Amino acid sequence: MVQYEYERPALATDCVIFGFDGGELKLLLLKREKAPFENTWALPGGFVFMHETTETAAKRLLREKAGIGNVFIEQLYTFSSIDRDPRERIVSVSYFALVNKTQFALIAGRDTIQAAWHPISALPELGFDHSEIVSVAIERLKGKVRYQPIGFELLDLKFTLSQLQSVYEAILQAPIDKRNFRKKIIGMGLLKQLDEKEQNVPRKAAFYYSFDKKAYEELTKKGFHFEL
Amino acid sequence: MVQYEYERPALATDCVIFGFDGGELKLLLLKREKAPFENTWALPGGFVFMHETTETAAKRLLREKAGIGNVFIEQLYTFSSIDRDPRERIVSVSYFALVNKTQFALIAGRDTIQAAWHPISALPELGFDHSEIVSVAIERLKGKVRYQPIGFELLDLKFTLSQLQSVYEAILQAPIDKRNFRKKIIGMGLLKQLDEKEQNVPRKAAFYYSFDKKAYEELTKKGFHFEL
DNA sequence: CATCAAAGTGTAAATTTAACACTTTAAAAT
DNA sequence: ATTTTAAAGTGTTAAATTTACACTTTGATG
Repeated sequence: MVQYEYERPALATDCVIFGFDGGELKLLLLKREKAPFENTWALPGGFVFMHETTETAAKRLLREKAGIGNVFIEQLYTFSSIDRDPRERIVSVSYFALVNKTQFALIAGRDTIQAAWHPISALPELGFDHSEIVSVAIERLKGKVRYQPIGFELLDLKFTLSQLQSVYEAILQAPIDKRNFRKKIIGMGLLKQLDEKEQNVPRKAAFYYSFDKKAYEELTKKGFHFEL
Repeated sequence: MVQYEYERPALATDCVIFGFDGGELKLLLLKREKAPFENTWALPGGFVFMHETTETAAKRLLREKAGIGNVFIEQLYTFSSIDRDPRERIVSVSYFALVNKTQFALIAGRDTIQAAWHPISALPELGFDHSEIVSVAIERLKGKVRYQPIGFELLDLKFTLSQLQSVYEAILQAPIDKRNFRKKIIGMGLLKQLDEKEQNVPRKAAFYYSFDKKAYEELTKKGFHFEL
């Protein structure tokens, strides 16, 4: 028990984790074990401890509740509507991340019945104000993906140009011309073509590429701005 | 006095208010009357009440402490480092705004010795982590100004093209070609040329323009994206 | 050996951007 | 009155970028 002179909202954090699969953007959701919104899907999240930053808390909660660790998250927005939680006043600092789905085995951890990826085109009803948080995240993602080289984060370390194109098409919700896309993305000099092709595909095998982080940092120093 | 089962950080908000004057970007700072950082410059801010959103609180505090009302603010970032406030743990949701300096008579309100505009090129030392908040705000502003028509907000309702150009030059920290700038900005169709010129200037008088918000909204509906 | 499915590739037209300098105007100074 | 001053206002051309567009290659499958 603690005492304060004035009332304080509780502080929480929620995470919008994007994955990609089968040409579609997906979202990591957890089915809640406890009230409120028991048995309802919601974003991974929870309360911030006193000795943690909100970012640390977000990472901890991802691990505890979904078995996901070692993710780069970025702050999204802070939601502070008075009634966003039915229990009491809770302010939530939200984060978002793009991850490579295949690297994680989802675990339904503390307080969660189930953890699963849901295509953003068919999300279930979400608890709290999480639908709003998701909308904000999708808008942010659409804006951001055009000005920062983050599409790669949804793919394996090595990927084909077609996979990359399909990531951008899924996020921007628009078809992209194959030749123009390749010309542009290769022309930037951010991709390394590997000496390796797809295996066992029933068609011409595509070369793998990887994101050349070092080259990107060099270019950025020289004033380069990624733009798709 | 209130009791909670677990400790909670206090919740505060801080505002980065940009103005423009004499070709320079300026920042609204308050000199603090009380500890901590007594007699030191800092951003307008304070604690969030239980019945307020963080945005409402930010607006209230701007009015109470600096006499500034009726401002459009936008959420910037939430700062949650453990030791950002020497008193206790305080998480701050920061906001920023572009305002027309000339519309406000600054008032040193509650807890403030003085309110003043400081050129961003020569800021005094700031209390708390406010220098960091300001850096984040300047970066955000630089990014945002190129993709959203917000430069106008720093000027009077009617302004000359040269004034507008000088706003952009101040924010982007780079000279802009006069003819190219005019061609581009006029070509967008967001400006209305008024039937009015400057008065009493010791040179050829420039036409006034105003931002045509309706036209902007129409264009936006049709998929137009502002880009400088 | 034919079929299938996606990989990979080039060009030309249209648009946009970048670079660049002189004339006009109105007030102020002489 | 005339000259001076300071910024307003204005077009063109070359270069770069963007857009539109279709066929050949390849490797596995049947």
